[in-house]
Amino acid sequence: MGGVVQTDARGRKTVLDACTEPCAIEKGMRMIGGKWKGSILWHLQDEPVRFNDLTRLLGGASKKMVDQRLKELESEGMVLRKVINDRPVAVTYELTDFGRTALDILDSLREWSETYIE
Amino acid sequence: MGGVVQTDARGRKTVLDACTEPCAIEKGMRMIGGKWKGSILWHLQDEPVRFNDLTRLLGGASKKMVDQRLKELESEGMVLRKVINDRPVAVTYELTDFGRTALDILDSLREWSETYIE
DNA sequence: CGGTATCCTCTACGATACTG
DNA sequence: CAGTATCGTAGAGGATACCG
Repeated sequence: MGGVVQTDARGRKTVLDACTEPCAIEKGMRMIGGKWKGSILWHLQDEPVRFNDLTRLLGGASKKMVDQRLKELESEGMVLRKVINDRPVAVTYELTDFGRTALDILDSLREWSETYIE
Repeated sequence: MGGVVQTDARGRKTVLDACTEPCAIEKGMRMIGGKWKGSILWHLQDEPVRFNDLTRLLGGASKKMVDQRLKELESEGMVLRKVINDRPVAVTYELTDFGRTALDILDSLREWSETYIE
């Protein structure tokens, strides 16, 4: 955070260093930000949801997008994919314990958004 | 949230409605998500920061990006631009009261990120 | 049902150079 | 110092069709 601030003889400040690594905010945004990731986590909070249901819940996301985001979330360990039936094929997605740790943030965001946006 | 869930005679569930409007999470993400917006707000929390200093603080963002995000944030009423000197030109950016309302979320995100990421 | 595959568009983002 | 202008690329994301 922040960087080193130098003040010269005339009281002018200069920032010498910066966060060269992406700071925590950016890293966090890459995990749960992006176009659909937060919403997906949010919609999984109560119970496992099937792929097509999730797509509908997101209202307007293409299967491709949902699929991609789910795979990301799965590889990040936030979401768990379960095949619950073979014939016909049925799959659900649910939050892992780690995935649940993000819910507080998402809920703050939701509340903030509902309060201030529009 | 969620949509209407219908359960048929065999106990199978179908989601009938969805959030057709982008849900609050998505709207919120569009306000403070995106590649640099959260970080910019975060870096302005203590005091006004000058344009070039902010660019350095973000560590790797191009002037163009910083400029674009700042204009967005300004038009959204989250950031205030102040010309503090004419010759040489000096400009600072600071948070508005509204901008400050987002800091809690960003701080949760930062904390979460520092706890779980890497 | 739960995806893939293909194609296409659009814009986000970066690099560089320039200006008042 | 605080931007603008210009150009270029990668990939994000959508539409549609198809598959096991």
